[in-house]
Amino acid sequence: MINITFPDGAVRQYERGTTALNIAKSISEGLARKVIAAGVNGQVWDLSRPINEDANLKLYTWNDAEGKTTFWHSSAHLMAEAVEGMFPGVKFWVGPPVENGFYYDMDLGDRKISEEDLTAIEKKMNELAKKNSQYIRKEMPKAAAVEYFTEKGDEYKLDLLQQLNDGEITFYTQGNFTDLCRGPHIPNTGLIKAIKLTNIAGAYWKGDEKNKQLTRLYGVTFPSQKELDEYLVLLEEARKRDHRKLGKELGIYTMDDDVGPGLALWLPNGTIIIEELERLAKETELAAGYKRVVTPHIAKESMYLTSGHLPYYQDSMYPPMELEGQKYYLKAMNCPHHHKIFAAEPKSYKDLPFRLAEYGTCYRYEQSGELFGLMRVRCLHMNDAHIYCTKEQFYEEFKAVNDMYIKYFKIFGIEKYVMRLSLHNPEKLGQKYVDEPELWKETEALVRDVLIRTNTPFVEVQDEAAFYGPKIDVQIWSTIGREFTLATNQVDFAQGRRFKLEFTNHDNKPETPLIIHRAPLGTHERFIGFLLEHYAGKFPVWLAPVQVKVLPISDKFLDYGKSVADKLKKSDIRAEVDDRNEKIGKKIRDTELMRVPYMLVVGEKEMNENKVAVRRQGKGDTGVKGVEEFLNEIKLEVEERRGE
RNA sequence: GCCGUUGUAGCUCAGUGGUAGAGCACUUCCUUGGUAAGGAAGAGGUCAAGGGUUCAAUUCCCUUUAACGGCUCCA
Repeated sequence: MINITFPDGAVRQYERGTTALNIAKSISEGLARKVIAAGVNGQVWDLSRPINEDANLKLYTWNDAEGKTTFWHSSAHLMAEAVEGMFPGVKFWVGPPVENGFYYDMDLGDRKISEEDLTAIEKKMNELAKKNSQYIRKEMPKAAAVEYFTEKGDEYKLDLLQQLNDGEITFYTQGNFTDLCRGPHIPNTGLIKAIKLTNIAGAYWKGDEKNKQLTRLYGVTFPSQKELDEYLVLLEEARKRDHRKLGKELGIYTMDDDVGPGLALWLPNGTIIIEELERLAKETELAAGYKRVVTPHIAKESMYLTSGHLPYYQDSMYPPMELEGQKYYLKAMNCPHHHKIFAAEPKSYKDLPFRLAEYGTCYRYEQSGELFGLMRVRCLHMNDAHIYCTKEQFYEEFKAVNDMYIKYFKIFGIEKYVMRLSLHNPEKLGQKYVDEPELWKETEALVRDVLIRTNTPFVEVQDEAAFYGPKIDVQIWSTIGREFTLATNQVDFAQGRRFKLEFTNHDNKPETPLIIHRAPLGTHERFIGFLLEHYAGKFPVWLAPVQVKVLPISDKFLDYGKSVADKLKKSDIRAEVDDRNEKIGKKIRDTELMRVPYMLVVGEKEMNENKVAVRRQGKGDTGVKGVEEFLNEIKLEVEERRGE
């Protein structure tokens, strides 16, 4: 007998060689029907795998992340079985679960899978699922595995096998499909009740753009049709709050073929949001001791050679303009310009920390396929600043920047983000990163120290640093699930020396400052794109392009409505009057759809009493108020930059 | 940049080898209506651009361009 310990600490005895499925059955039939995979001593196992020793056991269902990934990974195998049936000779690479579903990369040779084929594959998968085939695990000696795939002529699986050691190789078979796979899998295909193949895409083999492009098939499956339906509704909801859709509907920005790809034109409504954000940044930065500067949009090649940017980023800069034998580049970053401002006048340690801020306009020639609404553009306005400080000042300065982030995130109610400590990769010193192994270690430790001492939750990732130093990126997700860096806080130990930036220290000796690059509000483009989705277009009053819409019941009250709006406008409230010849219901509907926070309905009663009937967007009629009273309330709401 | 899909009115989208349609928006008129769509009439399109096949191309083919779904990339 062996002892099985459950998550609640209970211990029960079972026959040696029992399985997680048997254990589940011993608890209840209902559980046995729902269970998908098992956690055995922290590893995810097949339910049918014999347990031969004492173990900690956790049973996973669809509601657990481990359950879902197992379910989806098994679904990828099912999809592969269907594809192999329809496209004999297809070769498979890998088929992992992802955040919402799974994919499988495959080499179809000269054949192509079309959208219509997806429906046929779905149908086939449904047929195969109904056969209720078991997923059978089999341990394989490496030689036998190599022989199997050599015979099959599958160079992809042979490539995978190369990295595996004898004794850790397993095959899984369900129905007519056998795959090299470490598992685990669900017990049988019958659990997969609802299938949706979502899209076809190209993907480079091993993620390297120099390699051949494979066909990637994405899909998602569920244990019931109901869950699939709910998922599709959720997707539809997400599409509705896509910033590209809302940006158009709310008149925030537009793109034009004659202007060029990735070059957003800010419409009046979007410009109001830009100006509110800049006002916030300006207030915050002045209070934090920053000095504001303004720099040109272009600079000579020599500056980017000095900074070191050119060799790293030439391909993603707009090509240079040549004038009188000089090359000028559109700036892709503001730092070199700021460094020149630092260098313009001699500095003493008494001038440090020296903080320069600018909403800088940058141009980056992002590859055409990378452009994405406002989130990835070619002209961007960055909430940039550079802080020049001594090593001793670094902790306080870096921490202050971090605090500024948190302050901003609170204002906007941003909660779903990940702070990512992005480190260098020692193997790429001299290529992707400046070759200063010691300085890398030192500054990485400095940054990590700030995060730890401030109890900031973060994840560490290798090979994501800037070329001049480590950084903290704030990662967020667009409504359709794509990940972006919203804000960034970077250390730079390289450019100071390259630009020969110096200050005179206490001992009257020249010393190079450390530089912090920071952009807590990212760029206007990405930040507003994010906010559109974050608020689903319902901006808080202080950011709303139109804060108040006055809706006269009929033309007879138009003059009164205008007088109310004028009064609000005199107090810097963005108010408009709906003077169209429409019924009140229509005016309300249109104003609601434009997400105007406050609607003031005015008719006979209101006019006679100098009042307004206040309607809050999304909340309906909230009663009648004096004009003064409403004005005072909304002024306060704007001033405090109140959220909900 | 690569693989795939798409491009028809300001917007959302039908449609066709014989030079185009709906709803909303817009203009005018009627209506003056109290909390999510009042009615009528009208105007609006080189069917992304260029080339080819054809008696005839918005429709079929090719190229370009842009957007979209991914991959790669992101100072």
